[in-house]
Amino acid sequence: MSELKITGKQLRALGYPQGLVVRAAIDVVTQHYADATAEEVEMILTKVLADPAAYTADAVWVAVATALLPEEGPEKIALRDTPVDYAVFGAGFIEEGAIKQLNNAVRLPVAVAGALMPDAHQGYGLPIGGVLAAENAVIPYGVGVDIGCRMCLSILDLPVDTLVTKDAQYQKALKYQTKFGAGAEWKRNDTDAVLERDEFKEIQILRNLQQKAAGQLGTSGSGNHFVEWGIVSITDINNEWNLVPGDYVALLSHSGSRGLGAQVAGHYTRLAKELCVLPKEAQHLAYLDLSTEAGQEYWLAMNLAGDYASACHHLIHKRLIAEMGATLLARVENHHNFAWKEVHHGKELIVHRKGATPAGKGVLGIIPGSMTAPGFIVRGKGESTSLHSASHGAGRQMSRTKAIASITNDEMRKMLQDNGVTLIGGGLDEAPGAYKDIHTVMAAQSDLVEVVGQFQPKMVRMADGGPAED
DNA sequence: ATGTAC
Repeated sequence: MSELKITGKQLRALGYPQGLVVRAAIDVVTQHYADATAEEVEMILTKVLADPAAYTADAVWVAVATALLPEEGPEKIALRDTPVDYAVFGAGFIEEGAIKQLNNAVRLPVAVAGALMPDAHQGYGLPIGGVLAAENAVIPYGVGVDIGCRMCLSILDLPVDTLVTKDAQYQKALKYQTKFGAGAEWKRNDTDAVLERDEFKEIQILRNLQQKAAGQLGTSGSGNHFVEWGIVSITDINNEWNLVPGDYVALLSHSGSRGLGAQVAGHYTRLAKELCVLPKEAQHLAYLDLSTEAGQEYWLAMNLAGDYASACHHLIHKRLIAEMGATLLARVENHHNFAWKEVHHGKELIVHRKGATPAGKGVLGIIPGSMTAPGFIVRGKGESTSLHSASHGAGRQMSRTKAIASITNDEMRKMLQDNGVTLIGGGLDEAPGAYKDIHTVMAAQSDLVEVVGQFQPKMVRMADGGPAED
């Protein structure tokens, strides 16, 4: 990307106040003044600051001008006194903070319905494990930072005993056909139709991101993302693929839209906060009206990031499956950080699932456990009180910092050994003990999903917490 | 979650 034309310090030297306007101005300059000289940039910034009212109808400068005119800017939007009632699954073990966050969310004027999943924990804006249906509005932080973060499972024709007899080959595939770490990019030239999409040309924020997206195609990132080999046990004789119930080698991946989605999320969250001023306790739930240009843009960019996340998984699976010389028997895939247009209560609504698995009737999904606990292939029951949703995993019971402070390396090693799991990379913050018991979580959502099969991890690859690996 | 952009 082009170098930064303007810094916060320079903006303050020009007389810009502190706050959201600084970031908005940096965004505009980066996106629209890439070829301008420093003098030209300084001149336009000075003009906008001197007379922001003259720029509130300017497509490029509207966010900056609006932020400079607090009195003329959008009025503070009040939360409703009467919240929408919502269902909580697993109420006995969900932390207070998550419930408080959803209590705020269902008081938004655009809120129509909500639900809290049994893996819920406190997040930013909407809790992780939170579901919120809104009318004609989308909340960038209701989707989350990692837009389109998803699970993808491939069931293969390889004999299960090869996980032992060809252990080295499986491990080698994980090491050389995946790429982990913040900012990690491949030096190879894989491509995908998603990189040719018109949105990369038509939406300003995306223009500078196409190249980054191309480099990061087929990478996994960091945090709780993983790629793992394991054994799928199909238990449902009426499974969708006519697979004989029993054990199969399978590949499971968890990752999202990388830098592309992160930049989109950051940009539209800032824009939403400027256009939709809410009381402090709900400020991160700022929403974009889907009838506006900003709302439409976010919707398109979010969908592009979702398709990109899917393409990343497909490339990872294609490479690993080819390396093992396997044939694909079945695949399950689902987003769990996203917003969908769905009809509930006879009305088209925007359903935000931030760490929640779509579970409409007959809809398949994957709910992972931990690196040692099983994950589940599930089929939605279409329960209306959960807004056709289920948990997206076991959910954390310890923050990253708490896990690092209270779990020892020896404990984690023993846990992996006892469960016959090989870990490549990874850290204490992702230790199995940092997560809730998946069986408790599954029991709390038996009305939401039925189990088609389960997945037991055997070889797990994660980021090791350090810089990007080669 | 993200190459950490005041």
